[in-house]
Amino acid sequence: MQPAEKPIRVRFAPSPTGYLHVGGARTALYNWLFARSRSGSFILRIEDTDTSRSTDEAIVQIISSMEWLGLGWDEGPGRPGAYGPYRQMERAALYRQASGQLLSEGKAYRCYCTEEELDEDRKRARAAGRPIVYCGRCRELSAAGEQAFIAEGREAVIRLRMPETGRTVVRDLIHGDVEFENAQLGDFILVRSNGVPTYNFAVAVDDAAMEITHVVRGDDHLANTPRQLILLAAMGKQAPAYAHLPLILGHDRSPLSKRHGSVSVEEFRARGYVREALINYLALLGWSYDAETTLFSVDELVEKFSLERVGSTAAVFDTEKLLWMNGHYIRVLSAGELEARIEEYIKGTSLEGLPGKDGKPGLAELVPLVQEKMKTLADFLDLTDFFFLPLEFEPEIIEKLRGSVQPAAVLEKAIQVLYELPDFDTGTIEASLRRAAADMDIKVGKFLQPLRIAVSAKMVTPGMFETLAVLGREESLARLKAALVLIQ
RNA sequence: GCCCCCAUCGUCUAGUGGCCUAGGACACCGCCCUUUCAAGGCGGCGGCGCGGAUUCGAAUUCCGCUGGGGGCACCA
Repeated sequence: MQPAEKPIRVRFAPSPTGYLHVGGARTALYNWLFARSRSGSFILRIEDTDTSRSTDEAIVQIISSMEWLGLGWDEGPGRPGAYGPYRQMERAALYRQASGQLLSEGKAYRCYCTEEELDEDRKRARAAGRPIVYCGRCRELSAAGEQAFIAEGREAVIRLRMPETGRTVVRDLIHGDVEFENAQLGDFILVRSNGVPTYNFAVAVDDAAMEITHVVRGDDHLANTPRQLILLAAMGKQAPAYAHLPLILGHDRSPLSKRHGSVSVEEFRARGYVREALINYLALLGWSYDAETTLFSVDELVEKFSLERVGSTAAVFDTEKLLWMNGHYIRVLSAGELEARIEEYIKGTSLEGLPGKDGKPGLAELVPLVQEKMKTLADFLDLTDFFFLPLEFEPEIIEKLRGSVQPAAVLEKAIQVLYELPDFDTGTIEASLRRAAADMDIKVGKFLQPLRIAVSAKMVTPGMFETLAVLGREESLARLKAALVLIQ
């Protein structure tokens, strides 16, 4: 038997420069799923070494989106662990110690090149068709030379001394072995002149220090990986396993961005998407279980997810499919749960606080009428606002009303019939209205349409019989009479 | 410019040399159901980027091309 394997530790490491993007959410989800399915730990690490773009608001946003999605972390902000702190800017001592060691061992060196010099180098390299990497001018600086630069007032960055020959292979769980020419990599910067570590350095130090076993991240980092591998080796650390996920694209196959519409988790939430749909959809964007299954609960995902079945092709984000899936999850929510989601959702909208107030119908009455028609929580507003808000008849809708089959006669008939009903429940209403339509020799659909418009000022509503019942006799009759006046 | 990744219906994908007459899902179209709209049921349309090679046999392997994407920052 093999010795017991080290417990799995994965991390999601966003840089707090904006909202949580669906691409980031998918990366977080895959990490989370992997950790959960292998009883490992999921760590949230904030990579805020870009001090000019990182903000606290972004951290709050990212955390809120992750919590909403249900992607809880075992260690990270608000959940202290043995490997903290979990914000890179709070780990400065660690990086300083690591760079100091590299420097003293001669594995890294100070570079005093100016931006102009570097720009010049790059231009020349490009013109000559050579790879654009640091030329190594400061590699073997003498102590005297260094003093001269310092006297000039130049500030130094710290660069890693990279091998000039050989190849480095990244053993990627998704892409297989990917080889890189070391000479193409260049002596990259570990520490900026202001003392703040760069991404590649901080990542390598932290992945090692936090004992990360698997790095699951976006494809855009694949080309960085050989640098991190060499750096890790220089520090005498063991490298984690890597899995690079293909990117998510927009409809035009360019990387998904704001101009493709909603891209942040927060926006989808605001537009009435439910977490179940977003999770399921994102899980399937790049991963599949078999040839048949499309619907997965979170528990099923945890049970069935594996990195082996993650594909290597970039995927186009399809809002239509997400919308369908959202409708599906809204339909399968229990009525009580959907009420809770709607209650939460309508806060801040025109319907806030209205259901159940002043004799108005409550969510419990309304949900059964609209559940199967809703594709997003936002649809609830369109579907039910006429129960609460004053009717506004657009000129076109009045025309529709006038243009329906014998509108005045139908309205009068309905008023009379509904007025005389012994009970005002759905069944009784349906029976009487169907009889009335038959009496007038009008098809039920045609008969109901003027009532629908009269009562809602809309062409599309929940079922008419249920709607009238929920509205109540008094309100229904008042609206029918008002409509009668309107068309005369 | 140099390095790397990717390539099956419009989209997400199944497929690892014969089970493929290429399967499923969304979208689309038609029919059914029907009280409007949805939902649901049934059916349909639709794809292996191109060219070579290997093989008795290739969506599946190899090479080239083309196309898309990423990296080459004191961004992550």
